Amino acid sequence: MNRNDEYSNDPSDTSSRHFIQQIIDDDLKEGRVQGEIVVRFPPEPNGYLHIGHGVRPIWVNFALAEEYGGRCHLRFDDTNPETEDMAYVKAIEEDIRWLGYDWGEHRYFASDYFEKLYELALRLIEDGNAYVDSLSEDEIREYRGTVTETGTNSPHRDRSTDENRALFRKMRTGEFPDGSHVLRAKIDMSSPNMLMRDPVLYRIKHASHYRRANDFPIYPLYDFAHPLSDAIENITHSLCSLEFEVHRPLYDWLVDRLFDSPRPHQYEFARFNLEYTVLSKRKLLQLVEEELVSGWDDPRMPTLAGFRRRGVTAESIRAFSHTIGIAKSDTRVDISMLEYAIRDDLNTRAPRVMCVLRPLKVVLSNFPEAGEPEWIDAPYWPHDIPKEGSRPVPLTREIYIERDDFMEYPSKKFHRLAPGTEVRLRYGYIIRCDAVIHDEDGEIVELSCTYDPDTKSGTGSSSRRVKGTIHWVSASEGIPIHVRLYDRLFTVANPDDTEEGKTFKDYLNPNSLQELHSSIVEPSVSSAKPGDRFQFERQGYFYVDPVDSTPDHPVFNQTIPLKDTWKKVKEPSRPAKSALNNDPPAQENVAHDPLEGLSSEVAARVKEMSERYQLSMNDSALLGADDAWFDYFVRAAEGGHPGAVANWLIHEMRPAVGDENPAETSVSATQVASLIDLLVKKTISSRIAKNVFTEMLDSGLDPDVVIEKMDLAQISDPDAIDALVDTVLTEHPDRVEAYRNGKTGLIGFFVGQLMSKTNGKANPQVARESFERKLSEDSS
RNA sequence: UGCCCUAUAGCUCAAUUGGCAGAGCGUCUGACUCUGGAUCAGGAGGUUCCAGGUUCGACUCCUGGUAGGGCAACCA
Repeated sequence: MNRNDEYSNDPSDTSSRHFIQQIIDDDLKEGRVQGEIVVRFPPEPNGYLHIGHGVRPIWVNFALAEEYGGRCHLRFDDTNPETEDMAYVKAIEEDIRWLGYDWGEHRYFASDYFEKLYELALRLIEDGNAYVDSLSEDEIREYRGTVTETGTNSPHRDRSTDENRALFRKMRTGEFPDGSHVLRAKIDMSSPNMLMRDPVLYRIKHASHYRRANDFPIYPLYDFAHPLSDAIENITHSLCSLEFEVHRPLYDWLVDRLFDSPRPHQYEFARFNLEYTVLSKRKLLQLVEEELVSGWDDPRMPTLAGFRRRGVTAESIRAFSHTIGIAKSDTRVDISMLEYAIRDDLNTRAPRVMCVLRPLKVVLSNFPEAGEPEWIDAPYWPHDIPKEGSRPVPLTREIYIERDDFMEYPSKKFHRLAPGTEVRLRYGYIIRCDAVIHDEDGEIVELSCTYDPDTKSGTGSSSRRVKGTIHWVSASEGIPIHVRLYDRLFTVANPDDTEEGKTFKDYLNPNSLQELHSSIVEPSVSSAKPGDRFQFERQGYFYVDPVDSTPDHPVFNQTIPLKDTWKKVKEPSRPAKSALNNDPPAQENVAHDPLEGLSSEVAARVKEMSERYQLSMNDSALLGADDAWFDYFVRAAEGGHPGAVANWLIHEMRPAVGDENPAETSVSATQVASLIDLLVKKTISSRIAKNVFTEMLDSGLDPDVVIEKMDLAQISDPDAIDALVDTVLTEHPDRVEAYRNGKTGLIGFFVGQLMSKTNGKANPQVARESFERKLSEDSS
């Protein structure tokens, strides 16, 4: 189970706890979760897992289960008979296993819960929380209203429990045709959240389900089946992507009504988009069905199966998941992030061999005419990879080199072969190009070179330096192979963003697959088996295709090319962003009228309040627009200091009490007045005042009682502060020096240290002044 | 035009909950080289979306705005 230690979430690594980990840590600490952490990965078996939809949730859930010693269920969310298939179940399972994760015994199907879900729906009906609606699909849509207009109750909303029960039972026994009735939750047709406007829970569908055949003529919808399946399985944390955020109230509504606590809770994180590809099952399915790719496992596909077929390792996919992490903001991931993870893993995994992709013949004119090749012992691994092993590589009079490694009219920065220049043959000798042979069309067909027998690699006499080293393969001993080079599937970074009248398919890259039939590889590779990986030196990583490769016809898929800095010299990188001058236009900040939208009556009250209490119009509007807050303020202000009272109510009390009526909290207006009085008199600091206030909300005690009880009186005595300041300074000599070297931002650190030393009781203003004084005087 | 979410280095994410704005990738420079790879060392890169406010102190709290995303399937 612990195959991926390095990429699981190490709980001791406090530096990077993502927000889900923090939630779980909290739940554990507060005892909200008893026993194991149980999470789940809930794919719908209607397509293959891809890097966007599959990888992140799989990694998040399984790694979380591992980290907390809990478990992760694999549950197929198969509640739509029309698109689902057992073949997809198998493929998804294979992909998850390949990634290195294991669900153990815990494989479930939502379709196994159909009986249970039906019972739960009946309970909802008994409790008056659901009803059978007989409106048509279009009518339901109409009655629902729009995002700006509230909905209307269905005429069937008030059917009796008996009637609802009877109708629902008949739906179950198949007595109604498709679409004639649905079961809806009875929530609120005027909710600002469209999902809460009496969502449909069950629909009638006389369709055959891939696992339940014709057992059920009714099927639950996601919004009903998912939360309840979670609850049935005792899931503790149900993680899903951001678009389900608006479903959470419904999730809670259902689970609250049908299950006791502890119950599952839903949390959402963002999906991500990869550049130059599409990550939607619908679009991927289209590519497969229209044969624009060779299948779900086409190496150009962003599916797990595609990556696997291309030669990408599971480890690199997991490493990639780890580096992109998890957050709540929508992101477009730079493809170089994935590529780095792939190369980084393959670097230590793939032995080096030489292969010439596009051959150019070279004759070494001073090499012996006939006889045995010279066999050179070449290591499989570079010096910085701690692995042993080598193979013999034959050098003969005729060899092939890469066409790209020769330039008849080289540019200055080109340091490979050109007429009259020298280059080293990797593991071999230095050669010089003496002549270029063209055919009648002017195409270069052959190079005549001489080699220097004294320059053999590794002999010590080869101290002569040449600018470049190139790979090569013996013409007579090399073996021909079929190579497939892959490029991005789309020509634009975001194919989902289409112009008028075009579809994502119009942006397909016609050159995303390049087949090379004349490549030639060194003979040691003849024993390669399907699934083997190699680095073709200076080219990239290659994978023996597990499907199409045979001993007679070896096929190599390019997993990923090596990083190529020469390419950048040839094609200068795109201009820096600043050069494009696309700074966002300066924002205009239109002055906002705080009285806007208020009735003239209230506006007058706000204006009067602003004048009487000397408050800004903004602050007045904030408090004066609401009757409860207005009254509360007026009473609290009777103790004097209306400005401070207003600040306190706006910045501290309102956020703390939320929608609650302030008069109904356990803190009275007079108590606020006396707290503000203490604050103004500097008996307590504002920091302490916040603590006191929290305690007051909790206990309803008077502020001075709280202060006495908790011993919170402020320390303002300059001598006492100075002493504390000295202690802090001597405890952090390094920071003192950094401060004096100009890092004045550290003042916050010093004050913070002192504040925590005194549990917040020191007067921060006095402390800050003392720090500033001491830090500047000592340095002079 | 309603409700909800998001905004920190070129990219992906952190910042001990109000107290030093950091990491990885990318980029640049140098070293080492028999891979224009890898590795190692170093550098640059910031108006924390904007404008106000609260605070001794704001990426963090408050108000308003801007930009991006989600929500009106009997899909998931």
